[in-house]
Amino acid sequence: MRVKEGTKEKDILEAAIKVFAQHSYHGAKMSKIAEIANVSIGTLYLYYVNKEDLLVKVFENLWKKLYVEIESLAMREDLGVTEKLDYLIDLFFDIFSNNPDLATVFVNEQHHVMRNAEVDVMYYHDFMAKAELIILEGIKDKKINPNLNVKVLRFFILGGIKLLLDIWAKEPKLVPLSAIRINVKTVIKKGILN
Amino acid sequence: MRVKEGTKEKDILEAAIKVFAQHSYHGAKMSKIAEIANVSIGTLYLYYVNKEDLLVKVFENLWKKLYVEIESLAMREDLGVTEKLDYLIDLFFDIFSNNPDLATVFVNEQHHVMRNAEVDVMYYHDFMAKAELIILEGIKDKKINPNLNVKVLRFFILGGIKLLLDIWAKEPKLVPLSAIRINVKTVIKKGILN
DNA sequence: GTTATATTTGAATAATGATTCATAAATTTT
DNA sequence: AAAATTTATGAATCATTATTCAAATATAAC
Repeated sequence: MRVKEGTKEKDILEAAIKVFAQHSYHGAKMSKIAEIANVSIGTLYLYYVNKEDLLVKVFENLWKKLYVEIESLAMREDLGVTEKLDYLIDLFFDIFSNNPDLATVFVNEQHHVMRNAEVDVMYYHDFMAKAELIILEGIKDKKINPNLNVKVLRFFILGGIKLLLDIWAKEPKLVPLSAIRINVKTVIKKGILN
Repeated sequence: MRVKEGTKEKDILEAAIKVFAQHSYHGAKMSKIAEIANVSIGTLYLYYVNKEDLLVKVFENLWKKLYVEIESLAMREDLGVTEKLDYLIDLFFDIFSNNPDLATVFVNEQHHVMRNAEVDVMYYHDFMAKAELIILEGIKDKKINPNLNVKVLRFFILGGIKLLLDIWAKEPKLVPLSAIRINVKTVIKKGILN
């Protein structure tokens, strides 16, 4: 039996990320994605049911990766809350550090996915729940200011990181990601830790 | 001479904000905006050159208002940096507090405007410049940690506030804006002030 | 109340681009 | 090497909506 050439599915998704990043979801043409992926338009539809599906798959992969990482992080008993927060921030910077296009899509298209897709935002919610747990643990251990609202905190941090990733992805040379990372850690630790 | 009925231009823009918020820019139909504004489709084009123009006008109004406010804030010599930061945060929360739809549009469509519009993002840049000045003033006065990068800081804070506004606008009852505001102030002040 | 002018209407137009599917090409089986 | 099966192609289809503009309506001027 003939076997589909191994890399087409991946090629298409990578092309989609590139085109979504450059033109945003609605400006992205399926013909352009096909061109970048070096396949015909019809082939896109052999691997993905439609344009929306392409975007959804990008987010599914991403949140799943993030969730797997945070899960093993949350479990580690050798780390204190301070270290866990540290690694949590690293998680985001690491996953995007060699893929600015992915960062752009992540920042600018999530609201589209959340609005329209019926599908798996499961990992997203699971990730958020774990993040909350880490913060709650910190409050219980009296390491984090207990007057801070956990939900507010997690969204504030995520929002700050997202916008910084977006700025960085547009012009990676302007401010190096390493500088951003250090500043973020400083503000967060001084801001929320006792 | 017949005079255009006074409120149509405003009615249309308010309807646009509502529809952009609910369906996002690309999902927003001109026919729906016309319906909400109680005018015909043709009338939209008497007051605005096209759909994009509607979105651009929303942002022009908004950033202009914000700029005017921050300008007079920056000038005040009776306030220290701590108070200025305080009022700066209030600025955002006040302007959106009775208009969640505007908050949604602000958060989710800015990247579309920045990407496509040739027009006045002038006030946006001016606003940012003023915000930077306030932070720099704080560093000079030894009130703000001088190791923090000014650009990183301003984007982090803006990003955090934006995501919180978005969450709040989706479900205003979930976390009251007043709680969000207090938490944000706490984190920022403890995080960046000496 | 008739004419002139400004404003409003919404059906018709026109452009765009996602998706389909009949056909072709590649690979495997016999 | 012919048949069978799977994978790939891209021109043609189809649906969607922003935008236009000839006609209608409202107001003002006389």
